Amino acid sequence: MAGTPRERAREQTLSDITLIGRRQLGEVGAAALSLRAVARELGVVSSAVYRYVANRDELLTLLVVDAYRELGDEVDAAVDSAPQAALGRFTALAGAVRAWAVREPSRYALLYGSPVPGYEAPAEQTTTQGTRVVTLLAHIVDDAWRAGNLHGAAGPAPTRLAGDYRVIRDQLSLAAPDDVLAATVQAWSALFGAVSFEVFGQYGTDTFSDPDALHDYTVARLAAQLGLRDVGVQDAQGTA
Amino acid sequence: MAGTPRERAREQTLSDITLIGRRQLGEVGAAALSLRAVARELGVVSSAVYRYVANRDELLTLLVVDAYRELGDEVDAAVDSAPQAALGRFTALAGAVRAWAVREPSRYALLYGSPVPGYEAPAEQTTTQGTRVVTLLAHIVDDAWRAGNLHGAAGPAPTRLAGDYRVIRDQLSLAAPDDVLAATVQAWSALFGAVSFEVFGQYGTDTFSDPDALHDYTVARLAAQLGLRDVGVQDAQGTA
DNA sequence: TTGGAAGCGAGAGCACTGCTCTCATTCTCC
DNA sequence: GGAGAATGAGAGCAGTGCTCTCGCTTCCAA
Repeated sequence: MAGTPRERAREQTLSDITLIGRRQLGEVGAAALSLRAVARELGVVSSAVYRYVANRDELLTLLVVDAYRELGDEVDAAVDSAPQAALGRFTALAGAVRAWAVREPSRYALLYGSPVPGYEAPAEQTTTQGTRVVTLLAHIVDDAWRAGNLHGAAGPAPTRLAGDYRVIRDQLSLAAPDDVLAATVQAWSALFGAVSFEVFGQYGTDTFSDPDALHDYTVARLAAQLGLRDVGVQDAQGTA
Repeated sequence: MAGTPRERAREQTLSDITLIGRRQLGEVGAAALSLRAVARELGVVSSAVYRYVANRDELLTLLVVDAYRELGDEVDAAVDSAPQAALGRFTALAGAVRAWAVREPSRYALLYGSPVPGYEAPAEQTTTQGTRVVTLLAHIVDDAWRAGNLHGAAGPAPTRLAGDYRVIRDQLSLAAPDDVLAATVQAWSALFGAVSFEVFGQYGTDTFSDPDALHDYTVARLAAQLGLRDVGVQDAQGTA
């Protein structure tokens, strides 16, 4: 597969470092993530890991990309195995995001929580994986619009942002008009707001006895606000 | 005002520590907040500050309460000086939250970002200040409902959470039914989701050219989803 | 008035962190 | 085989949170 044995060993060590870092992240959080502890667990002296990772921030970047990839994979899988109707796909996306966030709170916090101060995630390494979920969401809504299955009163989009929506539409090859895009972006931030509130405990530790029910309600509400309706069989059979 | 000179001096020192900590928080963030640096700036050796603050976490608690208080004060002031109509009050609340968050990103992150791992904010010290904004929001919506100015299609609340809504209604002395409370909670998380996305840069650094316009759109949409409408003069004149 | 107690700051010290530098070893490729 | 790159070990620097002991000052009460 890989080239020289040395290259393969290097790749293996890098993957080991990522794995150990991921575990540590879950145990102590991003702020307390320690390169020395990773080195200890790797069975190596601390200076040795600097042969593989330039500094602590680069290890964070590794973990950010790793987390984005896993989240994206799980969301993709959930949406793929959902019925083709837009409502089901949206619900599957939201459910997968929430499930991953609840299962991996530290890694979710790394992606969607407070940015680590002084650390700027390098765009060229993170955007590809980092934009997967919102891109998929946009396409779900856009497909529904193309199929004429969007029955919502979105309200007009802000005209001052028309240029921004045009860029978004072009970059993602969308067809939906500004009001749909604006509503989609708002639903996106609302979804992650609800997930963050649950994962970060903003609702209070025991305010809501049934987090699943709260999530289902939130998602149903967001779907309705987007204009997604449960549609008939002709849509579930796809456009092909 | 205070008791003995020693007590007054202690209080002054504690307030100095809070102030220095607040500044440091803005410069380096919560993760890198250093008690030793605070001591240096205070002109004192590091062990001395342990006479006032048990540990780093307690300093964080001090700053959390301080931030909640300032945010609550500014939101209160904004809502108080807004017209009495619910839509104006809601818009003022959202604008004040966002303005404070944009102005004080590190302190906003301390309150609504990822929780600092291993640090649990002591409820007895933080809940009083920490629940002010959501309490005010609930009352704005509840007042509108009492006045008959809520014209929304909220959709039914999840019945499994009826008990939770009853507790909320009792604790906050509200009158609105479950569907209104459920929609209010969802709007609350959606508002902070949008603010967090803006403050934490989730939208992308330059995706939206006019953050103000995006905020205005989001707030208008949330208000509409809550059923808040711009109402006539009879409401602006109050209920007295 | 005069003790004792409590509060306070300084300093040393421990264990930890990120990161750098030097040095010896090992692997790779010409 | 030999030049050179890659690798790991170790020492070291500056910083961190936190503890402990030591004196000094303030306060309060007998």
